[in-house]
Amino acid sequence: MLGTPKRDRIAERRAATRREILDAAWALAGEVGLANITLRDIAERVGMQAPSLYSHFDSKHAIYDAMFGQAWSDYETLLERERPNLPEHPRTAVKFASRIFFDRATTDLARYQLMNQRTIPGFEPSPESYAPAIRVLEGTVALFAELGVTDRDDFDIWLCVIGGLVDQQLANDPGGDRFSRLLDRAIDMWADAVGLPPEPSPTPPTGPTK
Amino acid sequence: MLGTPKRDRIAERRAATRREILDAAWALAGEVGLANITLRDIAERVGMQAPSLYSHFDSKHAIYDAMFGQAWSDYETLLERERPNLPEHPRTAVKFASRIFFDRATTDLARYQLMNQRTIPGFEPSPESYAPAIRVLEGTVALFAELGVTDRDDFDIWLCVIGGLVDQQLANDPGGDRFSRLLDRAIDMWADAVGLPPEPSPTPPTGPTK
DNA sequence: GTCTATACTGTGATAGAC
DNA sequence: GTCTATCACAGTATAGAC
Repeated sequence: MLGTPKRDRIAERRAATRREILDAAWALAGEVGLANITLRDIAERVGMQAPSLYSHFDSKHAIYDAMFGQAWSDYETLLERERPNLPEHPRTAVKFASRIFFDRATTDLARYQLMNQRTIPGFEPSPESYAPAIRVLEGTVALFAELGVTDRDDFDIWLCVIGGLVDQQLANDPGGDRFSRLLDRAIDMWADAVGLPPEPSPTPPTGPTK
Repeated sequence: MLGTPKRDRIAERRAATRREILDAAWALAGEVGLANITLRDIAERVGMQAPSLYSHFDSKHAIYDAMFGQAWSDYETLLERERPNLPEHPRTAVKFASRIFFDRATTDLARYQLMNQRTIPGFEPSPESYAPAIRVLEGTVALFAELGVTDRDDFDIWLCVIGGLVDQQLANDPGGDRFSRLLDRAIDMWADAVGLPPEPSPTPPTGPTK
């Protein structure tokens, strides 16, 4: 019980430096693009020489790996925080979850590229960093099951639809809403197919009956 | 009219060398990955020194650019050749076109990454190389209009669905069929939503009525 | 015009002194 | 832990032989 406090301070300092490095990497990625960050630039931003980074990370890919894990952990936290706001109606709930994913994905290109695309040439996340991604996935599968979507194929198709919309939005209309405004429509399309009941319409948009 | 033959031979030789370089680049990309090809490796394969490539291409990105244009041109040719085989029924025709795109995309990862993903850090296709891609897109829009899908939003959603399926297939089950087998189902889902009439069922898969 | 030889700059990574 | 020095390799620019 004596001496551990000192150990903790060292560990804390070390963890703080790691976070500093990661913050610098994220900031840099936002400015020059995820693939264009260099160890020298990261080091300069935290006031170190480039090789000193190797005291904290084994390689550049290890930095990407930590960023990957961090991004998915953050997303996991976001989902937990939003969970109480989940609408009761299954279809509305799916739209809610879809919108959270879509908006977060299209907000930060670098983050999305790291989390969901294979845009860094040799990078593959480690099992530890991949863990939160898997937890989010399985958690979403479980959520959908509660909402009445029990077929894994249906879930996979939902994933494809959302992913496709995000990709197109980022690739062909970054910062715009050309595909964002198609999200609800696409979800309705999917929800109809998998048999989710229609939403109660509090205020029909135009015309009482079509 | 005199002297032009010689000119042509020179141009032919030059075009042939360019093709040789591109072929080597494609072969290399298939082996080591699209992003990992090097000018030195390409040059070695065609029997040149690396800087000699600059007699034929302005930069490495220019090689990627030519490959991009070539890939989309080839796809355009493929579509023209398959056009006579297009089924008459609109829904079947959409499935046919979707299958062509999906299969071709998932056949060659490097080609798909270059054509449809932004996997090369600084690369952006030139207008000339982009032209065939646009022609294919507009041609498909026109085709869908003939099939009865006139709403551009509906077309965009179709694009997202197909793209999403391809991405997931390549990312999570390369070489497998986990998402390939969902293609028809996803298309039916979409076709139902946009009002395409159901296919005439020549042989119901299981059970006369459900 | 085409290719070779050489060299420059920037990259991730390593070795060893302090 | 952080530094300095250095390496191997990348893309690429230039000069000059043919």
